[in-house]
Amino acid sequence: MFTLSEENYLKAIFHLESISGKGISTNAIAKKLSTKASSVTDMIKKLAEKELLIYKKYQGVTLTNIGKKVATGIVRKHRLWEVFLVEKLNFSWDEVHDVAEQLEHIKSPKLINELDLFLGFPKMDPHGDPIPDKDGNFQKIEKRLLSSLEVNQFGICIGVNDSSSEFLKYLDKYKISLGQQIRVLSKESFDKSITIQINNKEISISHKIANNIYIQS
Amino acid sequence: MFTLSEENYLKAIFHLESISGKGISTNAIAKKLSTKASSVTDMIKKLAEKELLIYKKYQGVTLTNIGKKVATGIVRKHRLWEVFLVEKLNFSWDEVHDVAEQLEHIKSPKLINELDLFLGFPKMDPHGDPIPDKDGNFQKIEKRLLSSLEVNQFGICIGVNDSSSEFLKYLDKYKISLGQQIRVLSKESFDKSITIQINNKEISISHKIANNIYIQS
DNA sequence: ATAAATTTTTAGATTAGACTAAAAAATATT
DNA sequence: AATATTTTTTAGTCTAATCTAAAAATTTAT
Repeated sequence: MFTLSEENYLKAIFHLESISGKGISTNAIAKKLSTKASSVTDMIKKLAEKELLIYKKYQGVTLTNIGKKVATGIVRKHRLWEVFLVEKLNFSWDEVHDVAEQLEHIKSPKLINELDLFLGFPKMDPHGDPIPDKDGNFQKIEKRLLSSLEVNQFGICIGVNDSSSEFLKYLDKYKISLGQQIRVLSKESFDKSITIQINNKEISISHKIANNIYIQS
Repeated sequence: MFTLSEENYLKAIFHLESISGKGISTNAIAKKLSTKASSVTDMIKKLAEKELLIYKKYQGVTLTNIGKKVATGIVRKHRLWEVFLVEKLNFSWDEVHDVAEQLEHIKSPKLINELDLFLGFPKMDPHGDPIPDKDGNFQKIEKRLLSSLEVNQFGICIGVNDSSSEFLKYLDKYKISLGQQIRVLSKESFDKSITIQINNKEISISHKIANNIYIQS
């Protein structure tokens, strides 16, 4: 099995890979984990020896299939726990992350598969991110940023990019949640802010906000 | 907050205190945690500095009120998670311990209080041990060992002393579980084995078994 | 009360993971 | 192509938690 630290590195690299596609740089990992590049070098050497990733000096890393498997396992656990916290324990979507971050490291295959069953095999977590199944497979959902919609187009809110507590509280305040229909009423070229219709109300949101909401159109 | 290791020491000392009453020796802690006496000395020095226990060289340790508070907090978490595993996730009572041992270290007051609510504020875990409430209070249940019952006396099975997987599987095999009525039919002085009536059946159990079952009479 | 046995502590080493500072390699700029 | 900048690695240090071996204190036994 793997240490807490190893698991966190694998998860971070997995997330970075899913965005960039290419090999992941030492610096990118250090930034993601709020640590130093030299610490990252140490750890990726260790993970490379365990054949969880491919590493060549100065060339960044790529997860092996085993590494990916381990990483998706952790993501699966994280997201299932998030569903549990929101649906059964009255957590709001901005409160779940820190706790799920701890729970994702609990080691027990039975635990996680029973939890999955108990929750009714959910396909998505509270932020709209897909939950890998027992074998690590999950559907890639077709999603675009709200900021890419044109005036008068519609979309359904299906997820968020930034899931910081701050941002999620903003969404709660303006009653924006998953599954809602959003229509773009106008776009301001000066500051890229947009006016949207949601819940039969009109609200104006900044570009930064629109850039953190995923929609399906 | 406390490290995993610190928490495990506090819990171990708490358990040892609840049995012996007196100050707990370095060796006893080492044995309980399967570690070396020298490691224990290091750790209890550290815990003494943090004022979680009283330590004087060569004289064993006693938890302070703060130390007890922390320890009961961990016990509370352990036992609530055990209830969750058995009642919601189809674990049997011999499977819960290792997983609860991990879950008890998750840090989130909201998590544990919501879990308590979700489970309906249970008073006992699956082995009959009491669950401390939010403030660390729990009722001491009046209990005796099955081996102390006289011939023809009755008792209700309310807990187990040894909760090893092996022992619990034995109980399952002979359909002995919490809440059942047990009557002592005869006692064999030679090997101290006893014959009991349970579920309208007669079975003979060894002294070792009878010494690990708690009953209320 | 002294010796023997046991328990506890100290001293020093080890490991995982992180850090700083400096060296080395790669990339960007002129 | 040479220089400057950035990125990555190396070398050495630090801390928490462990260990072994030996010394010190306590307890038990004679």
